[in-house]
Amino acid sequence: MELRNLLTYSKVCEAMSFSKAADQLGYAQSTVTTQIAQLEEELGVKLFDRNGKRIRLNAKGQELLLYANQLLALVSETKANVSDTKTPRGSLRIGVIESVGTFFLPDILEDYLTNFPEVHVQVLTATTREIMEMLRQNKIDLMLTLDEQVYDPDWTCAWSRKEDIVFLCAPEHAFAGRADLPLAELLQENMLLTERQCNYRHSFEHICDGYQMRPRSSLEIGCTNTILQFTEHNLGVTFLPRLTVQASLQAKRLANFSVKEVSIQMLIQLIYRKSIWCTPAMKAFIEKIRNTHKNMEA
Amino acid sequence: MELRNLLTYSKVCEAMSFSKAADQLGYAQSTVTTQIAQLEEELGVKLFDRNGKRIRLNAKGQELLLYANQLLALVSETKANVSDTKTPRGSLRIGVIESVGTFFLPDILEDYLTNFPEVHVQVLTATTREIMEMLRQNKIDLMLTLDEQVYDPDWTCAWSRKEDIVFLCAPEHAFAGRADLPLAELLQENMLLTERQCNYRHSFEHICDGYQMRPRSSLEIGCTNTILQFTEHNLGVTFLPRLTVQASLQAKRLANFSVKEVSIQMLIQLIYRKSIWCTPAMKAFIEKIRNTHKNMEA
DNA sequence: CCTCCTAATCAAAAATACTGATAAAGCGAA
DNA sequence: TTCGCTTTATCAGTATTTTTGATTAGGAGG
Repeated sequence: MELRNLLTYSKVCEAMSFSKAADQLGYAQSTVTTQIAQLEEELGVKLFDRNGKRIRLNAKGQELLLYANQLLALVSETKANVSDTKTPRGSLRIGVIESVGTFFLPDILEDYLTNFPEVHVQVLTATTREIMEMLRQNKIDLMLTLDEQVYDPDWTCAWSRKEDIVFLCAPEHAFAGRADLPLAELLQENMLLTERQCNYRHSFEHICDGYQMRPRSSLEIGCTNTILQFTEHNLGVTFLPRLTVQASLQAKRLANFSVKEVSIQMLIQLIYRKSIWCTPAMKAFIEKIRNTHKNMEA
Repeated sequence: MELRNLLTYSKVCEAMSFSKAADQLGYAQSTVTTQIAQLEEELGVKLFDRNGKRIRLNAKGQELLLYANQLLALVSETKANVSDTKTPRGSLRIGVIESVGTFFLPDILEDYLTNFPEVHVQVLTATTREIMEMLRQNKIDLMLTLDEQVYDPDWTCAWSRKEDIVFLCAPEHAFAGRADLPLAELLQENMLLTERQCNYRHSFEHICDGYQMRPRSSLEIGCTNTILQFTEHNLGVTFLPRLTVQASLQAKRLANFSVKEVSIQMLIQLIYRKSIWCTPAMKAFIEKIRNTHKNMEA
């Protein structure tokens, strides 16, 4: 009998479902089945009445649940009292979208890693949809979104910042520096678009829809950096979060312009699940972001 | 943090030694080192002051020990209350010497296995010395010895029976049926001896020593059955525990005889460690032996 | 009846626990 | 001190266990 099994058991009882518990614990459903089977095997007792689809705790099962929860509580107490709860250590899994991972994280991580060498950081890059799923399934500890305001009652937003989406072109392009360019005129141009799942591309297309228009594009590029390169080489115009282009603008490799009908502002949010314990490694990361971007919160 | 680690930790604290704990738990020493390291890693805290050879619990270690013992006690309570403590199930590891394994166990096991199909029985055949070591190291649950009286304060003898060592020859051999054959005369003969570690061979040689004599033997055979075959074919005379030759005597394939100066009686003992919990599977096995050999206890 | 949803099963893959050999390091004796 | 003894640490290789993913089976509810 191992604590792993008891935790799974407790979750199963709470959710009254093997598959829901699996989801919450980040296991496959078959894993939960196996773990419960192990408990039953070891104790020589069935814990659930199975009726095809539905499960119900039987007497022994209820008794075990009491013990399991006591044990798990005692383990928590043990950890709280014995473990070093101040020094960040262990692992920290951060889910981000590509642009944030490339242009926002590096500065922070460099600092974080030197300050807390005992933390093993893992950065997982995926689409917003995917990282949200990862967070739900406990595959990541923290998620950095670039999106409209994200809200979920199970989640805590630890930090957020407004982020403008800006229109960009090569410095020699006719649009460079233009203010209030009519949308119709923009859409004459070839546009370099991010991948279909991208939030701000969605927002933009939604606005276009409102005017019964559509951007023309021969290129869809998943990598923000590549879009930057292409735009610098004047292969089209584009729009990207300001943070990704700050450097290019300052170096005058890119110019920006504004479009009359379009103003997109998104939010960078740092989110974790309410139900998990916010580890020192997480706390330190949150603090690091807050300090690095002081006076820039949303 | 898993209970396995906490049990190891508790044992280490009890023995104040990694290697002793490893021995008691049936682990390699490196396993204990690793398990403790895991605990320390996970808690981010050193539990022992290491001073090369000696280890000493530090403050955090002492605190953890209290919790660990509480947790282990609670686990025991859980098992006691939730698990089916009546039906024999799980595994049963029995250590025996070859002769007992071949001639004593089969009848009992056949019965046992049909009665308790949920028990996975494992029979480990080795020398007396080896099975004693296995018992100490928790590699077996029960040990069946054929030896002089075995006593260890850590062990419980669940059952025992006297066992004569009898001298045997082919029915056509001159010794067949002889009583009080002089030892000197026996030693003229070629003897089929069991392997050097064998208890009753030891006893016999010890007696011979007393008379400044030595058995002559061109053959040492580890397998009791083979000795029986050879003796039946009149390739020598031998001595074996009565239980191994009962059938051969009755079938008149062998004859026995007695030697004036030699009378060896040994004890079959069924032994388990006091410190472990006597599982239902063990209890049932003990009962089975007691019933099968009713009125034959030592 | 069919569809949807859930748990069980099982082979394959991944993770992890364990071992055995060896190294390092302290203790005690010569 | 050095030598031998004992104890823990380290590490590569192995064994075992855990987890997964695909599939099956078996209701529940339309």
